[in-house]
Amino acid sequence: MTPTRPLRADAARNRRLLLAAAADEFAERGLDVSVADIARRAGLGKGTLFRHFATKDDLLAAIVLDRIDALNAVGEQLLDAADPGAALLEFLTVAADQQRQRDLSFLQEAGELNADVTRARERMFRSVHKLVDRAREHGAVRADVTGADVILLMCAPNYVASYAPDASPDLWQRYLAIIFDGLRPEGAHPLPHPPPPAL
Amino acid sequence: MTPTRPLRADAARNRRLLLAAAADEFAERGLDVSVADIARRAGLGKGTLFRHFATKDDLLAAIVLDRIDALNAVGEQLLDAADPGAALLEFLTVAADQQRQRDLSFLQEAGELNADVTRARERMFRSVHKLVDRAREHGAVRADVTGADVILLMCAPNYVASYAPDASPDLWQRYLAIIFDGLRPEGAHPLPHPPPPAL
DNA sequence: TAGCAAGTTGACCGCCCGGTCCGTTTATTG
DNA sequence: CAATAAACGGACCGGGCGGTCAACTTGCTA
Repeated sequence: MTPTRPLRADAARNRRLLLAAAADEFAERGLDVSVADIARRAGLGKGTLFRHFATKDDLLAAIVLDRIDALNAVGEQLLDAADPGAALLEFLTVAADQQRQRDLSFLQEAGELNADVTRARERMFRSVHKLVDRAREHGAVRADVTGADVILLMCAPNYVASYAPDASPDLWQRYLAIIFDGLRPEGAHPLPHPPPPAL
Repeated sequence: MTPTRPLRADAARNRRLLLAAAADEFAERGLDVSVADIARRAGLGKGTLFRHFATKDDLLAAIVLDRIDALNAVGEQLLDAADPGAALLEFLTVAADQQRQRDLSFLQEAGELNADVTRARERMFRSVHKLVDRAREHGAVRADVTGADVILLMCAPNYVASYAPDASPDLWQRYLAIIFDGLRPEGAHPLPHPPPPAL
């Protein structure tokens, strides 16, 4: 089914160059950068980019897929951690740190049409659900918070910090801490709205 | 300086139509909708739109200016409220409710080049600082949180809720409650990063 | 080292966007 | 009601985008 003759040496190198250039460009200037700019940053022609990735969305999907898989690996490892509360916080820290982008919406947008990304995302979401369940049973997060809540809140620290004009690149840590405090059972006030359907 | 002959009746009506159509279109489909779509929704020609607003950004700025001024009015009124903690929560509720948009980034983007918006935003930010200071002195928010923090967190509930696929339009209330719990002094853990420079 | 498939490239295409312009319509007013 | 300035509308323009292609170059292999 997949004969997949191995890539020629230069082609493999160029593919890595393109992925790196695209990741940088997306991170620095948002999802609206042109493919021409990405190719230029990689030192390659636009045609080469389209030989490796049929579409701009495919390129984005390839990047996102890597990130999601890496994040999922961390999540699954943390399922065995001794302290479930600390494990969840660690997971959210890694998630925010690794995806230091101006616009994290790609999680949603890139999966829109790519089945691989959708599958990886669902796998990762399952890990989050488990992490949250464990933390809740352990009394580390409030009883009325679900995995879906945490998934939605996951990108918020980066989003919030991205609007501070002249801020340290680590400012997201502050907002992750505030939001995580909001997830703790101590001093929790009842929530005015039911959780969203599971993701 | 401003002779400003009053608008013709139809022109005034069309201006309102355009603002309403643009607000709806921006809210439903994001900032990237074309001016042609906005004009069509208003039942008018594209040329008419540009007669009232020299640029697409000017149209956005007009909408944003209205919202910011309205929000600021609420904020200033709440400065006299009996319970400073409840006042801050009420302000954040109004802010999130009134600006139920998929992308709130316009706060930053629209002010980028329009002096009126910048001024109105700064006025509104001052109100937030006062609300937060009062709430802090009253023990309703933790001591290590600043007005700038709250300004940045203000848009988060909408942002977070907007990524839930089939959710109630009021889901933001849930995340506002969680985040606000994170701002309370009870059970607060020390923050790992200093606050951003004041806005 | 010769031959060739794999890979590269940038000019090119069609599309859609924000913005302009001018012939036409219409509210106002004396 | 006539005259006029204000307002309207849509064909049109330049530009930048994602994506294609055919001529050219290059790594692999026998």
